[in-house]
Amino acid sequence: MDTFFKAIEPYSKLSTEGKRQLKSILKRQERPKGYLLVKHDTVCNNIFFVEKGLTRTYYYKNGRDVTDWFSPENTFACSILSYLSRNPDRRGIELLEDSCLITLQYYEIERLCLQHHDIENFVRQIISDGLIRMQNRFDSLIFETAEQRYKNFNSAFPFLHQRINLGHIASFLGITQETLSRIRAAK
Amino acid sequence: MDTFFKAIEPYSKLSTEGKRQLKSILKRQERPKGYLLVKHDTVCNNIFFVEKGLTRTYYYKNGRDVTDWFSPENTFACSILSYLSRNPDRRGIELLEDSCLITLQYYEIERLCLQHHDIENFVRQIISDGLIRMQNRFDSLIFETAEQRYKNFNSAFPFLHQRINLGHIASFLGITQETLSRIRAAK
DNA sequence: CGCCGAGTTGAACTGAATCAAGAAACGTGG
DNA sequence: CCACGTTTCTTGATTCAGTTCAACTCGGCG
Repeated sequence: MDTFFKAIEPYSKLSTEGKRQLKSILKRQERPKGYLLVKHDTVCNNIFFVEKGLTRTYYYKNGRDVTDWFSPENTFACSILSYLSRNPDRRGIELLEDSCLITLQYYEIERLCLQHHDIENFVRQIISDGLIRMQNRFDSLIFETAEQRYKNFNSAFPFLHQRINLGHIASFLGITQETLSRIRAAK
Repeated sequence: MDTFFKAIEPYSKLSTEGKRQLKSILKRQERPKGYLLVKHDTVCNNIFFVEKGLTRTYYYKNGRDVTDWFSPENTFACSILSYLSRNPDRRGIELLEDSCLITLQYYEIERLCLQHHDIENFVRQIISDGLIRMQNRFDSLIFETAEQRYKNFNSAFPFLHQRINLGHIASFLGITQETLSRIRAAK
């Protein structure tokens, strides 16, 4: 649990009571590689903090498996559109490695938000941060070439490319595996 | 002001006191067509509610003017990345028509959030909604063709295309003006 | 030793951008 | 109300980045 509380520290200074309350709703689970955390086209009721391991968020586009996001240790995984809108989303989440996860459940979080102003603030900060990331990601899609995005990906997550196969990275970048292979070869 | 409070009603039921507090920080302004609401590469300190008129959020990409978003009556305009992150962003906002705007100032909003739990909750809902929109927009960029996006744009904002010239709409859709002209001609 | 998944390389194809005119719409002043 | 210039929109020809399809290489591993 410590890694979790350390990871969220930057967002908001929770009171001791707030921390205690938050801690009380956390659940931890260990799951093997290949485990399906969230099934596509269902409502995502949890935010997952990855304590150890690696998740892949993906969807199907024209019958093909496309990667939407990777979440390695110390980051969050969630089908955020579904989580917030309470509607099913096409995104599913699977484990690329044996992983250890901490789960935050939607209704528990909402309950705590109503009861504790400092938790409401904390969650607002998390959502704001999510919006900032989303906008940055949108911008990277618009302003950067696939090559730049590949570099950014490598500097944001050094060594991660060694744990993920090329096809998944390519679809995450929005290009074909062949094109990524050529980008790599070109330098 | 009434249109504003009507527009925000779906987000959260503010208390009478919350409404009063919120009302106290609102500012209204009328500005002519062409007026620059937010200068590019500066920090955006306000969220604007468009009571009347039309704004265009834009940026420069490889020396070209590209439209990021339009905000007609009863919607919000903001350089949200800058507003939330407190950093300058490339986006500027201008008026495409004479407009009447209601301004929500960052520091005032933050102050009210700290003081009133129900306003904090309201703002969280607004941000959550923004994240949902952002994700949907991201998805439309990935899953839809320019033609579908043009149709969606027209059904989301009927008649708006009559108030905006083709080049602005095309760059908003992520294609050239020539291509949009051909899409139109094809049906 | 041969199979299998992952990655690379090659050649043809394609959708959209670019470049370049031309047509239509608009508005301002005479 | 018309003439003229400017802006906006359309149409055509060419080019190019990236996809598609297909074959090939490489490194495990039963």
